[in-house]
Amino acid sequence: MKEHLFAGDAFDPGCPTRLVLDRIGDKWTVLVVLVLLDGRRRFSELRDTVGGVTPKVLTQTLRTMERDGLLTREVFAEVPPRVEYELTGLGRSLQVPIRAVSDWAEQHVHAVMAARDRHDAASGGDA
Amino acid sequence: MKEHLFAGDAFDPGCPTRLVLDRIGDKWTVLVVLVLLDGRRRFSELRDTVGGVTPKVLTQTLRTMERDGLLTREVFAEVPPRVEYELTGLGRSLQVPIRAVSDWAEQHVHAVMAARDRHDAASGGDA
DNA sequence: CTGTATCCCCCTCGATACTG
DNA sequence: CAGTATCGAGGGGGATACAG
Repeated sequence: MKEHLFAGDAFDPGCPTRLVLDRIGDKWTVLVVLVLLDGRRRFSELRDTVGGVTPKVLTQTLRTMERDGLLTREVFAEVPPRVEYELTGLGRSLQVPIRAVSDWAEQHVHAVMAARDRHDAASGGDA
Repeated sequence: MKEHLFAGDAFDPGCPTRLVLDRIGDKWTVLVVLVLLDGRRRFSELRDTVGGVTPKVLTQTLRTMERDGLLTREVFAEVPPRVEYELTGLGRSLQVPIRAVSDWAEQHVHAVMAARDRHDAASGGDA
């Protein structure tokens, strides 16, 4: 078995792969993982490093990731509030599929771009 | 270099990885790849196998994939129209990152689910 | 500093129906 | 059979402002 990957699986709504796809496919989640791979970070550091993310969305992303056991959230009861986020082992393991995707990207984006140009030239060019 | 994966890359909008993420993260695209991995298929076969996809969306997906050089579209000028789709080498190579994602899913979904239950129990349970 | 609340906009998906 | 046209609903994302 496993000849067809997980085909029969992915067709079911709510299948495991779909769930992961939703995470991996989420821009902010990936970015957060990437940042946190370097070590524990505070909320504002995350917000600053990622760039272009609003507090609402960042919080949303962080909360979901926490719920999924991808990271831990530690609150320090200090006068200037401080909250630090850190990847769990599970979260760190995400770098494997992420790397696979990025590797594919690095290797084939040129081909994709070329195909796209070719297609655009043929379709939009002779219109 | 490459110590931090592609971090510096992914933060740029329009970076290669983002592009791939958009494809990999797309439910229908993944499903189409999975089906086509078994060989060339007609439009209706795709529509039937994938299930739950409307013609509009299927066409959209197929067009995008064709534009990106992931598959080829062959039209047969017959009385009952026939169109067949087939993955290109590039499209087939997508199975690598897809498999990486699915592997991660298979291995860790239990952990994710457990974390989710734990979290839900703690948050929603004692409310 | 860390988050939350609101509003808004866009964009994708889906359902339906129709044409080549 | 293959695909397009139209319409509508929905969710997510972003900007802003405010609270603990």
